[in-house]
Amino acid sequence: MAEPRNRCLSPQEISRRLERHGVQPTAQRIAICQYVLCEAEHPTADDIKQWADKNFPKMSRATVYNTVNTLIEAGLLREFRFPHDSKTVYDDNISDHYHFLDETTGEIIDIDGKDIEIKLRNEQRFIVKNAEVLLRGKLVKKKGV
Amino acid sequence: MAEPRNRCLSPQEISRRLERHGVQPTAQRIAICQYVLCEAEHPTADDIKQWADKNFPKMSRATVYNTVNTLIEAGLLREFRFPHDSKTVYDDNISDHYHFLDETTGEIIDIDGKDIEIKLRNEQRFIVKNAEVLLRGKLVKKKGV
DNA sequence: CCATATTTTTAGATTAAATCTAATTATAGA
DNA sequence: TCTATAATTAGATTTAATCTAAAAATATGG
Repeated sequence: MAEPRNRCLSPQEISRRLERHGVQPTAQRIAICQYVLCEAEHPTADDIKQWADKNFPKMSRATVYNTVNTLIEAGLLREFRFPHDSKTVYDDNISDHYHFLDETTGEIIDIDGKDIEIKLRNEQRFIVKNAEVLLRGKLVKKKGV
Repeated sequence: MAEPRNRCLSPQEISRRLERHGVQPTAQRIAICQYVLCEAEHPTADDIKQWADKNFPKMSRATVYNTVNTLIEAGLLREFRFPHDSKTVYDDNISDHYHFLDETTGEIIDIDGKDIEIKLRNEQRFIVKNAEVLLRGKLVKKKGV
């Protein structure tokens, strides 16, 4: 539904990418990357576990958490927690960006950092290092092609 | 440390305020309001419980949650969950506003809705109903008086 | 290739925040 | 006062995530 990023990596490509980031490319990690870097859109740990249960011989819940945290440390993944849900979601979009929540479907869509401008008025007290933004509303259906 | 809002309400004033919002003014609720509406700044449920343990004969943890949720339903309180912490915080500022997190102290400061302008570019897909913003950074020390 | 050190994975226990349950207590209204 | 309704309570439960320590896999050095 959303536009693909670096989607569609072969296990070999994933493996090299992990190595370049100093992460041992184990079978479990490659499988999880297949999902979080290629297939999924803002998955939760539970989403990953369910995917693994279908697509991997046997994987512990702890491995899911170990792996996403390793990927985060390696700079391959980011985690977000939003006010409307208690589950952490993982995002392979590691560039500066914000989020839009479609309130009818619950879908979260990335918004490029360049596409949002935040202006702070009447405030000399703050040195702002970064901003986290969640816009909420409805998604407009595109017409035609 | 932060500037007071409607701080300093007597038990009678709190009681009337609860009644006006269709909430039975019980001893527990009045006590909790004393704290969340008058004394505290973005308290967590745990903060409320700890305060109650010092200032109220005996209060169950369930009552803390029951009460804040009742106050939220009644429109007297809002809840916020931020990405940097897993605890829900409660805020008696029910007007449109955003937040600033002082990363050195962990303090959260309200920013009036009018003081932030959010501009969305290159995006025709979204009908934005509301925005949640958390700015992070450092608080500048005010000089002199 | 082998021996061994290091790293990863695992099942199950644990933690932490919040909610639920069902019994007790308080309150409101006739 | 009597009775219905609402609120409070202790403790159990749920949920997301982490921790533990044993087992399995992998890397390294000769």
